[in-house]
Amino acid sequence: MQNQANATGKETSFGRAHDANVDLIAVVTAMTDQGPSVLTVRQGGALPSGPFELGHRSLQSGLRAWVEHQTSHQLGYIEQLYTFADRDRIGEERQQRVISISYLALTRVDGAVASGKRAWRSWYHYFPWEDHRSGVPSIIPGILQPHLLAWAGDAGHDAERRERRQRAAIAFGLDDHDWNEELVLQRYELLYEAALIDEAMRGSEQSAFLPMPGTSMIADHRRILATGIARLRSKIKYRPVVFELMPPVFTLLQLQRTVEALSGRLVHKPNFRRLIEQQDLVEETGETTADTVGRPAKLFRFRHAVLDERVVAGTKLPLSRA
Amino acid sequence: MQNQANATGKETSFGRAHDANVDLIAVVTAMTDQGPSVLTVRQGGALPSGPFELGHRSLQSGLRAWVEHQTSHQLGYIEQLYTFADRDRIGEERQQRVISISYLALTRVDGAVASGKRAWRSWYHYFPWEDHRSGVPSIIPGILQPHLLAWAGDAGHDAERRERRQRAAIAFGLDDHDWNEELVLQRYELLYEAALIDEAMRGSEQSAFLPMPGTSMIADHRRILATGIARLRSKIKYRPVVFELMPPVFTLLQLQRTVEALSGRLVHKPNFRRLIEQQDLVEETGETTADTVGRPAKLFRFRHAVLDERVVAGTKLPLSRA
DNA sequence: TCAAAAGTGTTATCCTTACACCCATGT
DNA sequence: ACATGGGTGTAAGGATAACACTTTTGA
Repeated sequence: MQNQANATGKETSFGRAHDANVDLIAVVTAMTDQGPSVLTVRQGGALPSGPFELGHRSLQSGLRAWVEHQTSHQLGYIEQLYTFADRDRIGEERQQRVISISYLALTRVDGAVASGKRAWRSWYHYFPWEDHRSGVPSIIPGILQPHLLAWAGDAGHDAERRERRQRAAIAFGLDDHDWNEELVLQRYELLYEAALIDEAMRGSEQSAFLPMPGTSMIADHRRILATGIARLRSKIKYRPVVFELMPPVFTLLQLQRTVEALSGRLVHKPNFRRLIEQQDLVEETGETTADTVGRPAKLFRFRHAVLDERVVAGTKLPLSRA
Repeated sequence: MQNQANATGKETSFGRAHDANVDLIAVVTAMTDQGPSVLTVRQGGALPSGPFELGHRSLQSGLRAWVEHQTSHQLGYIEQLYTFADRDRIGEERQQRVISISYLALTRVDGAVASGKRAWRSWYHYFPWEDHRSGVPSIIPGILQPHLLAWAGDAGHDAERRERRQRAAIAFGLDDHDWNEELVLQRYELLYEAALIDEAMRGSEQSAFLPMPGTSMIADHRRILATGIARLRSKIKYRPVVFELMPPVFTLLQLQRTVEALSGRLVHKPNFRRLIEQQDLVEETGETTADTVGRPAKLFRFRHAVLDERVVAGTKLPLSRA
C-alpha cells in the first residue's frame, strides 16, 4: 500500500510489479460408505482445485461456485485453511508465482463412491496411521516406529538425536506419551523429514523402502489434506460442525460413529450422549428408527438455533468478578 | 492444477489467465508504555504492508524479512491470519485483483512510542469499547447500546429485529449475557452494519453522528487489526504465546498485567499464579525485583522447553480407554 | 504505621471420567 | 435365551472459582 524500500532493497511502487497466479484448492469432506472421505480428482491423486477468476465476487464465493458446480452439493460449511506460495509449482524455467489458497469444506453425500473422474476416498487411504478406532494401527509399531527411531539415531549431535526421538514420541504416542489425534500435520511432516513417505523421495533416484505407507498425491496435496483433517479434528471439539456431515435426522449412535470416524478414536457412549444432550445441541424428532437389530433408537435433529444463541465461551483465564 | 471448466463457464488452462497482485500485511503487536499496541504507518492510519516479491523464499520469510528490516526487532512469533481478495483496492478502472495475506506477529520493544513515520498505537485507540479492565467502558451503555438498539428496531421484519437485538446482546454483553472478550471481529462487523463507525460511511455523503467511536484506518485495516486481536485473545488461552511479548525475566504480576491488557479483562491474582505455576510454564531465576514499592517479587523466566515437551491436549471428547 | 504488592490456605462447585447396571427389540 | 444396541444412575477425582488471610518491603 505504501511506497517504501522492501527487504530485498529494490524500490517498489504498489500496483505493478509482483503478479502471481491464484489457485483455490479444496479439502471437501463428507461421510461415505468408506467412512470419512475426501473428494478427489485424477483417481484420487489430487485435490480438486481451480483458478480464482475476475468473475468471482470473492475467494469464498469463487470456491463455493465451482465446488458446488462440480459436486452438485450445497457446501454447508467453508473455512479457509492456509495460503501458500510456491515458486516452482508450474515449471522450472518460468519464474511465476503460484499462490494457493486452501479451504476446508463439509458436505453430505448419499453414499456415492465415484462418478467420472471424481471420487470419494477415505482419509485413511492417505493416512493409514491416523485411524485408531481399532487400537493402534499395526503400521505404527511395525514400520513407522522402528524407522523413526533409526532416523533419530542418524542425527549428528546427541542433542538432535534426543530432540528427534522426543518429537517422534509426542507425535506418534510412543513411550508413555498419549496419542493425540490432532497432530496430523506434525506426523506427516515428521514422516517427510524422515523420508518415510513418497513425497520425500521426489527428485531423488533411490526409493529407500517399498511400499511407502499411505497413498501420496501430486505436489503438496497430501499435506493440505493433513492440514484439513487436523483442523476438523480440532474444531469438532468446540464448534458444532459435525452436524454439517450428518443427515437431517440421526440417532445419537450415528452421531457418535461420525465423531469417532473423524477423530479416529472411540468415545465413551454414555458420556458422549450426556455431553451432546447437556449442551442442547440436538432435539428429539419424536420418531424412532425402524432399525434392523436392537432396541429402536430415538431420532434427533440438530438445533440450528444454537448457531445464533450460543458462542463458545472458551474461558481459560481465572477472571475476577467485576 | 487440472484442466477443467470453471464455474463461470469459461475454459481455463492452468498457468496463465488470472494474475493478481499479492500484498503481505502485518498486525505487529507489542507491549509499550501505552499498553497493548500495534505497529502502524501513516500516523496510525494504516498497518504496515508490503508486496510479496520473487526474491522472497516464502510468504513467511517475505513478511519476516521486511518487518524485521523495518522494526529492527526479531519477530519471535508469526502466524497467518487470513487471506482476502479485493477487486477494487487499486482503482476503479483497472480490473486487477489484489490478494492480501495478513499475519499476526509478536515482538518486544523497549518502550519507544514513535520513530519517523512508524508508531506504536494502543489497540484501544482503535477499539475503545474493547478495554474492560476498569469495568464496562462508558461508551457502551452511553453510545453504542442505544444506537445498536435503534438499528435493531429499524429492521423490516419482526424476526430480523429480534435477530439483530440478539446479535448485539451477545456481542456486547447486553441484557444478561456475559462479556466475551474474543468477539472482537463480531463487534466490529456489527458496528459496521449498524453504520456506527467511519468505515461504513465511506462513499456516502452524510455522517450520521459525530464523532464516531474509535479511530479508523485506511481500507479494511481496522478490520484486519480486529482479526489479529481476536486471534491473540483466543490463543493466549491455550498456547504460551504471551511470553513472546514479555522481557526475558519478569514477575508474575507483570505477566498478569500483560494478560489483562491483551484480554481487556482483570484476572484473579491468586488463581492466576497457581494456573501459571501449576502448568510449569515458568521457572524462578532466583533473583527478586528491586522494586519501588511493596514486597520484592520473585523473578521468573519462561521455560522454553515446554514448547518441545508439551502439546496442549485440548480434549473435549469423552474418550473410552483402549 | 500504613499502603502496596507478594504470597498461602482452604472450601464449594462443577465438570469429566469411569463403572455398573437396566431396557427394548429381533432372531 | 441371547445378542445387539439404547439408555440411566452414580460416585470418584480433578480442575476452577471464590473467599479469607498472612508476609514482606518502602515511604
